[in-house]
Amino acid sequence: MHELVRTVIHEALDTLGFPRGEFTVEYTTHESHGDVATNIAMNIAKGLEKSPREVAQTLADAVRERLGARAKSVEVAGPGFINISFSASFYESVLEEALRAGDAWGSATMLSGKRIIIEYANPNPFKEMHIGHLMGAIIGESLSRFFQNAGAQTARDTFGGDVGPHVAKALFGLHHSGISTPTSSKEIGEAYVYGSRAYEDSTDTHDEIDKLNVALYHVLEKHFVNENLTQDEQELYETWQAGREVSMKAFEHLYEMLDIHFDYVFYDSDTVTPGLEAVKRGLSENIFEKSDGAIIYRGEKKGLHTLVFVTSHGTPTYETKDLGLALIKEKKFPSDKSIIITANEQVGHFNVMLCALSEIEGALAKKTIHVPHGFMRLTTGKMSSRKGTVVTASALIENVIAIAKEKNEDDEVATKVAIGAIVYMVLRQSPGADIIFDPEKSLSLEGDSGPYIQYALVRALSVLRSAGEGGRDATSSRPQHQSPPHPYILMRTLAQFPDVVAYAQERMAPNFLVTYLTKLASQWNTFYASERIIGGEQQEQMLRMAKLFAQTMSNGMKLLGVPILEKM
RNA sequence: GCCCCUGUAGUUCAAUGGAUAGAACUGCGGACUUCUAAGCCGUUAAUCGGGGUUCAAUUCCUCGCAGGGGCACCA
Repeated sequence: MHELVRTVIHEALDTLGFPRGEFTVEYTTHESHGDVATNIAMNIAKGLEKSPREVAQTLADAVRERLGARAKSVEVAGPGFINISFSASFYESVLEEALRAGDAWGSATMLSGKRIIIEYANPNPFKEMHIGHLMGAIIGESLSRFFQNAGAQTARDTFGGDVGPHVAKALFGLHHSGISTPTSSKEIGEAYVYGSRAYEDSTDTHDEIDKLNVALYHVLEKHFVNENLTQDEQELYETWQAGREVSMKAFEHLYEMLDIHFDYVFYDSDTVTPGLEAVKRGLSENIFEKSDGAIIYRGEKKGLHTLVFVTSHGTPTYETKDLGLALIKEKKFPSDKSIIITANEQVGHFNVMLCALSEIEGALAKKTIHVPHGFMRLTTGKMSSRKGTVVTASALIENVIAIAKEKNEDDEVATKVAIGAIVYMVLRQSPGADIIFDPEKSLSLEGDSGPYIQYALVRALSVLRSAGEGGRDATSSRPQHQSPPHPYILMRTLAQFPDVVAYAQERMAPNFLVTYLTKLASQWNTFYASERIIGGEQQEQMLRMAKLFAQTMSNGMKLLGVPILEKM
C-alpha cells in the first residue's frame, strides 16, 4: 500500500509539473486523519512559492483521480497534510491477495540476490551462556529471519572464544579439582569461577594461568600443523576438547529451544592463524607497529582507541581474532553484507578492528557492519561471574517456565509460553536500548507480552477449528451492531502488515513488528469479544477475518521467533 | 581526563522532522456468564533544563545536568 501511494504521488507530481521532493507516507494514529497521510505538499510548497494547503488541494485532486475506486476519500487537513482513506473494496482486494499468499504474505524481494552473513549470540565455551548472549541470540535470529523474508540468502554464524585467558582459568580450575574429562557445564562453570579467583588472589597462580594460556595456544598450533604432542600436551588438549564439547552441547540445547540453527560455528582457535598472519603482513606495511613488545594499532590517529592486537607473549587478542574471523567468513560465504551483532560495550573494539581491516581489506571492511544491542541490566546490580551474580540463560528460561506452569501444567505449552515471553521482552524495545530486568518480578505474561499475542492467535485458531468441524450450530439471537466497525478496523490494520515488515527489516528493528502485532492482537481481541463469529449473521466474512488474522499473526510471530501454540 | 550511548506517565517501554505523544503494569470502576478470562470496556497520569535550526522538534545542532558503557597486552 505504501508503495502504491508513493507511486501515485510521484505520477501526480509529474503530471502537475511539481518537483519530486522528499516525503513520508505514514499510517495515521487517528482515524480522523484517514488511513495514510503524506506531508509532500508541505515539503514542496516553499519551492513553489505557494501555500502548503493550496498545493495539497491541487495534489489531492490529482491523487483522488488516480486512485479512483480504491480511495474512499482524499482530503487536505491541518497545515497541509493529504489524508487518504481506502475503500472497503480496495481492502478486500488486498486481503484477497493475502489469503492467496498464505505463508508468503509479508515476504518481499528487496534483498533478493543478496548474500548476507550474520553473526550473533557468541557465547564462549568454558563459560555459561548468560542473558546477555540470549539477548543477542534473539535479536540476531529475528534479523536473520527478516533478511530471509526479504529474499536474501543468509548464513548464520556464531563465534566462540575457545582459547584465551578465560579458558586457561577454567582449565586451571579443572586441573585443580582433578577433572580431566569434564562432563557438565556446571563443572566447567565452577572451575572457571575457581580459576578467576586464583588469577586475582596470588601472583603465583596468576603467572601459572598465564603460562597455561600460552601453552594452550602452543598446543593448538602444533595440533593445527599435525605435529606430535607430548604426553602433557596431549592431556591438555583432550581436557580442552572435552570441555569445549560440553559447553557447545549446552548451547545447542538452548538454540534448539529458540529454534536457532547456525550454518557455521567458528572458534577463536580457527581464527588465530589467519589473524596473526594478517597482522604480520600489516606490520610490514606499517599498518601496525610494535610497542613494548606488543603489536598495536594506533587508533588514535583516527580518533579511536589504540589497542593491542598481539600481546608481548605473542598471543593474539580479540581484535586479531576478529580480523582473522572476517577473512575466514568471507572465504566460506562470500557476501554482500556481513553483519556482526554484539552488546554495545564492544562498539569501541569494533571501530578499531574495522578501521584496521579497512587498511588491510578495504572492500571487506566496507560491507561489514557492527550492530550493537543494549545490555540486559539487572535491577540488583551488575552481573559478575566472580560474585556469582550471573543470570544464566537456562536459569532464566527455567524460571519463566515455572511461572507459566501456574497457568498451564503442560510442559510443551509452558516452554513455548516462556520462550515467547522472553523473545517478546527482548524484541519489544528498540534494539540499541538496555533492558532493565528484574529477576525478582521476572517478566510479564499478561498485557503487553509474548503470551498476549500467542493467546490471541490461539483463540483465532480455535475458532477456525470449530468452524471446520462443521460448527455451524444454532444461529445466535445475539444482537448485531448496526454497522460493525470492528471488521473494518481490523481489516485496515491487517493490510498494513507487509509495509510494517519491510520497515522493520530496513531499520533492523524488530520492535516495529512487535508493536504492530500487539496492536493487531488487541484489535482482534476487541473484535472477538464484540462479534459473534460462528453462527453470526455474517459468518463467512467473520471467519475470513479470523483466517486472515491467524495467517498474519503467525507469519509475524515466525519473523520474531515467538513460538506458535494451538492451545494454551 | 577523552570518546560513545541513554534521559518520555508512579514503573517498564513505543513513536518515520509533522496534526490530539501510543501501550502495558499498578490503582479505581465496569460488562458478559455464548466461539479459551493469559481476555474485553472505562478512568487518572509524561517528553531532564537552557539556547538554536525549521512553516513544524520527543526527534536535528549546541551548552548544561543525570545515568550507563568504553579507553594497551581480557573477550
